[in-house]
Amino acid sequence: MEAIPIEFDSKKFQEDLISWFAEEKRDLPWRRTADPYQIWISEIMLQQTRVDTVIPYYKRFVEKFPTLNDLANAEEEVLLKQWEGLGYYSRARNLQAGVKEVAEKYNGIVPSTRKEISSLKGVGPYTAGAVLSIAYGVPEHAVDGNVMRVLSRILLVEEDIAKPKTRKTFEDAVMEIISHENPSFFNQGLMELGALICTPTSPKCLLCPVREQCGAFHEGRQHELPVKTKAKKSKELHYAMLAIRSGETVLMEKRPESGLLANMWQFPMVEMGGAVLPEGLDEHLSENFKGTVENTEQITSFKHVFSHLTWNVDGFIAQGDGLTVPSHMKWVTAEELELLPVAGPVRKMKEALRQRGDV
DNA sequence: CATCCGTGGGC
DNA sequence: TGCCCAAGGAT
Repeated sequence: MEAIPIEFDSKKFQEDLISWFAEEKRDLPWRRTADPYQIWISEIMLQQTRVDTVIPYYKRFVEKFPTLNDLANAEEEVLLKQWEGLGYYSRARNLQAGVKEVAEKYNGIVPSTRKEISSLKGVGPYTAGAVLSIAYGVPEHAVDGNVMRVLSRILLVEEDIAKPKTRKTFEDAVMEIISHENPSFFNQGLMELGALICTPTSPKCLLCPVREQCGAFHEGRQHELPVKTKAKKSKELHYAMLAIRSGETVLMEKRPESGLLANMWQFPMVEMGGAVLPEGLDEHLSENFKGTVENTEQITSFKHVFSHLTWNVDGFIAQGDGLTVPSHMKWVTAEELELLPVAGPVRKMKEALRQRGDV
């Protein structure tokens, strides 16, 4: 299989792409550092996440954990609090695990070979190539969604980019055409092109620095590529979420250490069979919490959409004096609540409480 | 390989 | 409004 057209001029492509990137690249915070550790952080945060979303998180994060050792020694709860709102929270825990391994096994120096850096937690094929090329100038592929979209158009690749197997086609292609003089600008140029010019819906081909060598542009097929199959629809779940209060404190529980929103905190939740509120909620809760939950009052109702499922949440306040609670729960003051890392649905509940003046 | 794992913005 | 999307990785 030959992905690269025989007449493709790699040298000219490299020059056009790199010159354009040098001229037009955005001034982003992680482009102002040469520290492999900080570049690594940016690449993790940018996974499946928009640049505009990442910028403030990245700035706060490197200010809080300026060096690799600062992050290696951080409390997980502090780390997750910094990550709150970014999503895909396992990224944060995997990043710290990887950083700890670099601190212990590599004397604090981020390794510069694909084999070694790929062995770190949370570092896959893309991130490995990105850090290697950007931080160390190593000519390695860094194939993300942008690169697959851009190259599928330029090289007229018709394979389904939703299939894992397809990535290798593009990795091979990049290794054939990558600049060995400036692999950093080459890889970043491909991604920047995908972000600014060769966009999914309305590519700005007349502004493209490499349209002369683009197969899709020549054939007027830029809107047909890439080929990408659709994901299946998500499932729906219904929960009652409870702000159970006693005195000046509210009851919180820590989620399991694996799975959805692992190790994040939440108001205790009860799964409901259907969309209808169950009768006798207080009694059900009182059994659940080994004590009396009373004066339950609904204060909000909302939907929270995750990538693969949807929560329909009814939010309640209740009184829970004298409850005996399991070890993964604890009573916290309003001040302590603000230090706990919580995800989207809990933030919506907190907002509902705030509007009532309850927290 | 298919599924799991968040969030907010754009159309 | 519903769907797609964004610098993916682990299992």
